[in-house]
Amino acid sequence: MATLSINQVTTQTGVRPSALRYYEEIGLLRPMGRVSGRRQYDESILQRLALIQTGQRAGFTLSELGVLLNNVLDATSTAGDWHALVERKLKEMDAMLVNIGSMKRLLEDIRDCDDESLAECIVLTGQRHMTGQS
Amino acid sequence: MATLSINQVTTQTGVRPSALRYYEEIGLLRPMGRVSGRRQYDESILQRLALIQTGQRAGFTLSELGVLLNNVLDATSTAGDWHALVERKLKEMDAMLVNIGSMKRLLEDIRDCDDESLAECIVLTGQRHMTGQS
DNA sequence: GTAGCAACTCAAGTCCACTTGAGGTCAAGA
DNA sequence: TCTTGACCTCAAGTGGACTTGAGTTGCTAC
Repeated sequence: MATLSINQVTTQTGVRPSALRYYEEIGLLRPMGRVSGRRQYDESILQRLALIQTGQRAGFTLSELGVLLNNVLDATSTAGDWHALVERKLKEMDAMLVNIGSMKRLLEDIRDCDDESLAECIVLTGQRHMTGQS
Repeated sequence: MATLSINQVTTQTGVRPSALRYYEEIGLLRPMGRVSGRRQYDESILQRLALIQTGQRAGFTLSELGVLLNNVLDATSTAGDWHALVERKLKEMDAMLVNIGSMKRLLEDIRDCDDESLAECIVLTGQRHMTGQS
């Protein structure tokens, strides 16, 4: 199984070295081997980082991802409120879906205004959204 | 048309006075009337704040919302790249929808693990997600 | 052996979105 | 009149997620 340098991880994931060191510092990534002082990463880091990136874009904080990665996915510990976290985040995500839906509809309507009639168009679409009509 | 005190706005929207003053400071809310030094809000503030809240939960920064609120919804100015912003945010939101979908599926699978067989269950569901299978 | 380069540590800085705290003002009620 | 309460300003602090910069170490090549 190939091992990766910090720079190889960066080029394959887009996550900068400073971020990788920071993740390690806050315990999101567990300390891994060193060769003459330099970090060596296992290929499994790539999946971990993919999950971190997906999670962040889905509204998870790093500490929430830490609970999932360290308590759940690694099963290093059955302790902790990860059940509660999972339930809470599922609700939060459903709320986000609703909000994203609203904003998408608003922006799609606004996008279709042309610059000439911008003012009136905006008054119309804006009012429509502000008053909760479809 | 009724005017609202800062405290009334807070109770009706949940947005704290400190946040309202901050929004004003950064130009997200335009300066409004004062009565003996105290801010007086028009009822339309409620819709504006609703949009801000929805926007924030949909991943908009306050400065992005400022562009929409001040350049678009108020039509005070046709200047600025709000077209570009709208296109960019629509793409970002679609990406968020995908990410939220992935995380939801992961958490729903994890939730259904029971504590006894946690370790194995997680290995299975975790692997499934890590390797991109459904 | 020394120059170069990639990586290292540690402290400090940055951006965002606010909150907190100290001290000040003003109309209304006891 | 005097106190209370709601508001005010302004500066500084907070938490999250990193980045930046200075100074150091340790192979590798010449």
